[in-house]
Amino acid sequence: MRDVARAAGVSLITVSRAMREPERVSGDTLRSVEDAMKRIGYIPNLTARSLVSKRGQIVGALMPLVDRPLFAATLQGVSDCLAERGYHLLIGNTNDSVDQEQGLLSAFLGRMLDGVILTGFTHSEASRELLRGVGIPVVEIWDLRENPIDMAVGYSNFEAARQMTRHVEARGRRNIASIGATLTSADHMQHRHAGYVAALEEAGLPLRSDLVLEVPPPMSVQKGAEALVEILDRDRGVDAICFSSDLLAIGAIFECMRRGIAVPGDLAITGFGDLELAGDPTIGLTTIRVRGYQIGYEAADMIMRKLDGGDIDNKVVDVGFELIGRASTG
Amino acid sequence: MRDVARAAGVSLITVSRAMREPERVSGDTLRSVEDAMKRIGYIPNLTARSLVSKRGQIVGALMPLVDRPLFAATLQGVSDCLAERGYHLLIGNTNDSVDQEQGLLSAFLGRMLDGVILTGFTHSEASRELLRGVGIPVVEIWDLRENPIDMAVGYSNFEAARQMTRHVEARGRRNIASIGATLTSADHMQHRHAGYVAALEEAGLPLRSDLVLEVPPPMSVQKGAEALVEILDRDRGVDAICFSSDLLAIGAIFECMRRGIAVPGDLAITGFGDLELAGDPTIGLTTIRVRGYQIGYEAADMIMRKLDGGDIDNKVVDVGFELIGRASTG
DNA sequence: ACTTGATTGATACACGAATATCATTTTCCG
DNA sequence: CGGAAAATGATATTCGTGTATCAATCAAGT
Repeated sequence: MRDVARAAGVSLITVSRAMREPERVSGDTLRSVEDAMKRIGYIPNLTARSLVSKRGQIVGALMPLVDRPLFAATLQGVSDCLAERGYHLLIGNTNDSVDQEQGLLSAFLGRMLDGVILTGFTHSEASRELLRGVGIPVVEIWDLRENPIDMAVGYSNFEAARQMTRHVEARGRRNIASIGATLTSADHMQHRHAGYVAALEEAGLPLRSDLVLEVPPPMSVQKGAEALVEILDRDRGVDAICFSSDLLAIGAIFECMRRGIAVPGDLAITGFGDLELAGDPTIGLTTIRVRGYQIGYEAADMIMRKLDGGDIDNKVVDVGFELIGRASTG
Repeated sequence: MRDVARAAGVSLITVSRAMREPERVSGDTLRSVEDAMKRIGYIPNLTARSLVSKRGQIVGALMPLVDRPLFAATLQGVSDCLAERGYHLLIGNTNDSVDQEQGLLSAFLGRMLDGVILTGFTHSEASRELLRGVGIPVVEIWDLRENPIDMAVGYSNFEAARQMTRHVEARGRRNIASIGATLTSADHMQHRHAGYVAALEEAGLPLRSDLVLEVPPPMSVQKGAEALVEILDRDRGVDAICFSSDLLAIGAIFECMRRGIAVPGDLAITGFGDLELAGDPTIGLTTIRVRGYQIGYEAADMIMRKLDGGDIDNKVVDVGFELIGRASTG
């Protein structure tokens, strides 16, 4: 800044004012200061600014990055929203570990974050306390719960699974299997499982543990094919399978083609995520569409609004999901 | 820090030493300081540290995020490598615009970045100068060129396209179409196109402009199906199509199934990227496998090594690619 | 000429931590 | 017990910017 002042032939304080309160300097000096900045290639030191303002102009996003195509869309949404406001995005990979999340979190907070986006609702108590303590906006995304740390954006995995199960049940299926990742560990997956269970109950169908199959991540078409074989081995009478991921479902559909199993004639198949591929006529997969981009954008926007002092009317935003019925369920 | 000192009953300078030169304080005081930190929940202010050290402990990555599944893997690689070293990752979305890239870059530099990862080789001259000026490690990734700003990691798009074209040519194809995104605009695509042209020439085949089709991004299976129809409309004698993306290729394969076109009997099809789906027996797509994760990890690692003062022997690292021959080319 | 207001400048301090210098206290060893 | 070494403390300065206070200059209006 001193160099800029020298180059523009003004005092240091004038340079500062030209940037922070341009209405207080005359048009001429403003121009000459801006000119000088360009000439000497001045880049304001955001670190020093942050130190004074206690605002980093940064939002941190913590997510398990790996093999979740929808997270890319979410990141894009976050990034787009922040870019509009000149905020920067710090990302951290939690690897689904609360410990790593906590470590990253405290390191991030040392950078004077203005807001945090967390994926999921599973956090260590220390993290929760930390976040409450610093008092910055926090948004938990993807899964939706009752008592967020601060705010939340997502959809109900419970409802999604429930409706999907009812969807196939309404088409006369009685032996409905559920295949997916870590149905009993990760919390959002537990929710989905609960939705499946609830739907069976509503329909008066028994919950059969032999029709529930867990697949270790990462998801893949190959595992879908294998899981199909496995579940049919257990009971050839299965007439519907709800997969927790489109990839698995597509793999299963391919396996059905190879084995001459008619879809949906012999077997109804559903996925989750609505990959673009799922809409292809050859696949025609009934699935749940989730708006990953919107979740990210909305989450970032809520942080921005809160930073502007606006009161957030809805601290929990349900962006919903869409059940896309296609050929695979008839 | 003052609070920690008070809580531990030591002086401020001792706290500082406990963190920066632990060997200079006795075991007892070290423990009591660490204890005090935990008790009062002290989080070191990285911003203030950066201001003194002129090191942000941050690496910035600039990439066009949208709809490029491989970039997620790259980000993961970068993130993993940085996490091992306690560095943080700042990401910026350039939207393929050099102007946006430049803006983000100078803002990032204001945070005292320790290194930058840029996607592609198309940058504004101002950006180049800026980066040379600050003298931090810079890695350009994905595409490989002769004169990087500093360092580069990637593979040769030229070679990939050339080998793929030769691959189908070697299987007796003579009317080889090339379908892809912005073949003539984005620089890495120009490279691929040049590889295709070179291969045709080597094989003594004519370059027919009616067999080169550009598809506007984003890529999708649907556009692949449409492009297939379009190219066959132009010439029913086409016996091979090289797509610039697996998604397009898969869409084309599906369209062939629907139209009763035998693959590879009537038509050989190739993709790019090796999505897991491409390996499914029903699809069996010949494609190019690129190691996105490795590119990211390697790029971050080069930055780390350079920051450690290590001399980088190879400033340009070719991680190569792999031509995966499958059923779609016989 | 005098008041008023706009513009600019000089100076000092703050943000939170790193570090250099010098001083003091404690510990250890022969 | 003396002296060296280790441990700890006090103080001041620095990083680059923001901001408060007070002073100085200048232009315009009456």
